[in-house]
Amino acid sequence: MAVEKKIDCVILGLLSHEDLTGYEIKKRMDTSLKYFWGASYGSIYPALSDLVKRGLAVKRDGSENNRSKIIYSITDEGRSYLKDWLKLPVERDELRYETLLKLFFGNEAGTLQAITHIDAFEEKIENELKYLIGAADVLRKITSQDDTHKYYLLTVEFGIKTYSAYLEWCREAKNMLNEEN
Amino acid sequence: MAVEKKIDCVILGLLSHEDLTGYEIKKRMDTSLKYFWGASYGSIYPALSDLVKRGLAVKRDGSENNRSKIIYSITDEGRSYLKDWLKLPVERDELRYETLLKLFFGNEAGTLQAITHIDAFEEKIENELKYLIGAADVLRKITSQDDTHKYYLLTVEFGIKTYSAYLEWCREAKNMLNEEN
DNA sequence: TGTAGTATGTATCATATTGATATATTGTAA
DNA sequence: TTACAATATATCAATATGATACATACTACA
Repeated sequence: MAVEKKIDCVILGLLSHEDLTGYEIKKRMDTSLKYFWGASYGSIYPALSDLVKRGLAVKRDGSENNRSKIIYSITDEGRSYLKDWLKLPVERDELRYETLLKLFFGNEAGTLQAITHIDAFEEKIENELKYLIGAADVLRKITSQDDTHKYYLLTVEFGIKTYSAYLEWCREAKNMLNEEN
Repeated sequence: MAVEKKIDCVILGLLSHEDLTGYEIKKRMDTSLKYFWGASYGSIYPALSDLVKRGLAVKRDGSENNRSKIIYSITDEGRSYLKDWLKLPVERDELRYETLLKLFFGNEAGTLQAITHIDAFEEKIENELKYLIGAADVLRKITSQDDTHKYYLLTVEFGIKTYSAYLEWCREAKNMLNEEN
């Protein structure tokens, strides 16, 4: 049955690692989770209020000076809710590759445009791959002593593998397109 | 400033290849576009009505016997709208890997559960990879004579590359998790 | 010292989309 | 003949996005 809202589960997962503000949660999505998950403020803040209402998280004031700040923590109920969700089989992995979409309709646009899109994609991926390789190095060192970040490392390695495959594809795809007259 | 709805662009793209019913459009999403895009009836049917209203597509009755059927075609305006969108740089490639998400929070759930999720992922990917390899064979034969499906082949090859990378990662990830005591 | 730009932080809202479901017919396999 | 899968259109509550508003703090640099 489940019907657990994904946004609730992601937030609880992040809170299971550490206490966070809404802003920090968004930052985690844009960095650590970037290459396999995302969410916007418009879903994060309402979800946080809702989690508190349901007793799955608690908030406390963490304001400093004049900067207002609300820090959220996971509760025991929240932890147990998260564990239940983690047990459930994965419902759906879903992708939205605008680059591939534009390429799929490439007949309409022509070879030059296709190559432009591939070039942009390649550049973006190259940059992110650099970042991921750096992150993996750090995480591997940490993990050899203390395996708290083991799963984080696994997801980073997923990113490295797939991004490397993307780059291979970029080169082959451009070769194929250039071969033509 | 753009703000083109993605669903409009996907539908126009599909209609640029061939005339289709709403149901067939959904089928294309679930097969050819499966590994890089998706959409639901709830967005397809309203979008089709809207495209007709804006003159980007036209509909005609294609009912057979008692089975009602509405066939949509792209107009010249639709084709030009599509071309404009294809010219624009890609805004966002986005993924939603529930498998990775569950793995990221693996500390909470433990090694066995992580391996279960990876196994399920691996099996799903293996099946889809088989399908993609078959599709690529067919498309390569066709493309050697007539390159209408060249771009389709490119996206299938993207799928093959990335799915192969996923499978490599599955094996390595399980090795790493099993190495432990 | 001012001031411009970036980072931190909370919050809302119109619009877009999902996911599930309702309805109905046709084709197929037991 | 009866049940199930496929074809086909359509709606809608629940969700999520993407953009924006607002305010403070830090940092750089002229």
